[in-house]
Amino acid sequence: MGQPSRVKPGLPPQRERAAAALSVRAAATRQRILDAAFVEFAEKGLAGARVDEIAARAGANKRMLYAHFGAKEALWLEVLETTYAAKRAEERAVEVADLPPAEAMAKLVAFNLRYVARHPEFLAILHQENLHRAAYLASSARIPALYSPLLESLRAVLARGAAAGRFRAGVDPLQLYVSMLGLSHFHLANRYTLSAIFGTAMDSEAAIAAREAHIIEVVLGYLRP
Amino acid sequence: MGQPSRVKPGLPPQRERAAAALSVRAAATRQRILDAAFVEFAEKGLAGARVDEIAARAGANKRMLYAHFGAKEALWLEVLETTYAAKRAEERAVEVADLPPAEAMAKLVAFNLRYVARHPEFLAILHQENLHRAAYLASSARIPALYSPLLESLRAVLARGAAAGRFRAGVDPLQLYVSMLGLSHFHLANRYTLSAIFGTAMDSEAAIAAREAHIIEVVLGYLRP
DNA sequence: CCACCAAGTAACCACTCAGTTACCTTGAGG
DNA sequence: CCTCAAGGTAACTGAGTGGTTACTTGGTGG
Repeated sequence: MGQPSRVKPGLPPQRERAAAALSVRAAATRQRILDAAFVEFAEKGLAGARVDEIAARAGANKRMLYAHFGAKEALWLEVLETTYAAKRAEERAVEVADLPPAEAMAKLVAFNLRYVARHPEFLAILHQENLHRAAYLASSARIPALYSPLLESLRAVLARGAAAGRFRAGVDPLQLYVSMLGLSHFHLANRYTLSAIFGTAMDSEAAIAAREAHIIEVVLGYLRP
Repeated sequence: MGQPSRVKPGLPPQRERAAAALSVRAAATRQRILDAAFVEFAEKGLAGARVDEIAARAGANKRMLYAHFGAKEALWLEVLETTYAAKRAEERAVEVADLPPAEAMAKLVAFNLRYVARHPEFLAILHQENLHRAAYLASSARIPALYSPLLESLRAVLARGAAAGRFRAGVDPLQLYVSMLGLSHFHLANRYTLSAIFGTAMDSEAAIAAREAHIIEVVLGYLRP
């Protein structure tokens, strides 16, 4: 009961067509609810988000929200999975195998920075989930097994660079990966408190470009043999 | 009305003594409420925290909470200010003027990492406040003007290191400061999602020590001329 | 030992919010 | 044009939830 309508196997063919036709509308509503939830959750967190507000933003109704997702927390999980999946999808498009090691590394570093600059809501979702001690992530069937493609690229680039004598040897890829994320996330994750204290906007294009140049320098500077 | 009792000027001396004596108990209750609020807010965020729960944790009563702080949000502001003030107080105790540049830099880097390792709640409070776009921080009379002592130390150490030819020249202290914070905050701020994805605990002493060694290497490696 | 009053308690109130229910709309098949 | 089911609406419910009020307790000066 309360399941989102799907085309069920064994329906007579006319019925099936009818159901499929209707579910286009339903799928659109579902997507609008998901998008609205993403915005609302990113803005106010799980506890601060209001289900009525999500439905209103989606131009939909609470009834439909519950028909599709069943509970606020299930909706959160769906948003979380979608958010991670979206990032991984973009990561897969980053191609560095053909670049010289230093350029490849710069590209990997810049990708993370630019990604969170384009999607600052990603940071809010991520922090919320850590506040919940990753309870929803842990209960996800889709996410945990999937590993970041970026980490794999990084591993390969480090090996290539070390072999060519351009990078120092013995760098732990996971440590460096975490460092790259830290370098590119922090100033945006904390842009409001940083601005309040230092008085400079952190999310202007100029600030992001300066940050990008700096963190590439840090990573490449560190990697020198 | 509803103000915390303070010794008011112009009271007869006996009254004053009586009021002061009573306010020791009151001050203790106030402190317990503040401590409980810190824990509750760090654990659940502003929206997720429950006023009843804070009062219960404090072994106090909601009435007293409202007598001392007036509103949930005022209590949040108080917690926020206290949290920042506590970090700054520890920062002031970090003395690096007598150390050679590289050691001084390592000490500054390690301080941040060890501070958040000792006080992971600090990260939760910080992220919450960024979720609120630093609205409470901006309304604080105590915080924004105060600047991190660490940034000043960093500036001095960079200058010394560059003058001695041990560090590269032209490093922006604020960029490097933000980088140091990012390097030391990220793995703890996101320890739950990182653990869920990579399967390794991020807050064991071993993991923290490994992280410490790595980020010192990154910063000093970068700073080589 | 009494009067006083700050500190503390518990019951309460107005309102919010996740989740439900009863009802309406639309559109395709017969 | 009638039926039927999925999609959609709006009013409702009950468990909280921030904030208040009426009352009790206990230490202190007189």
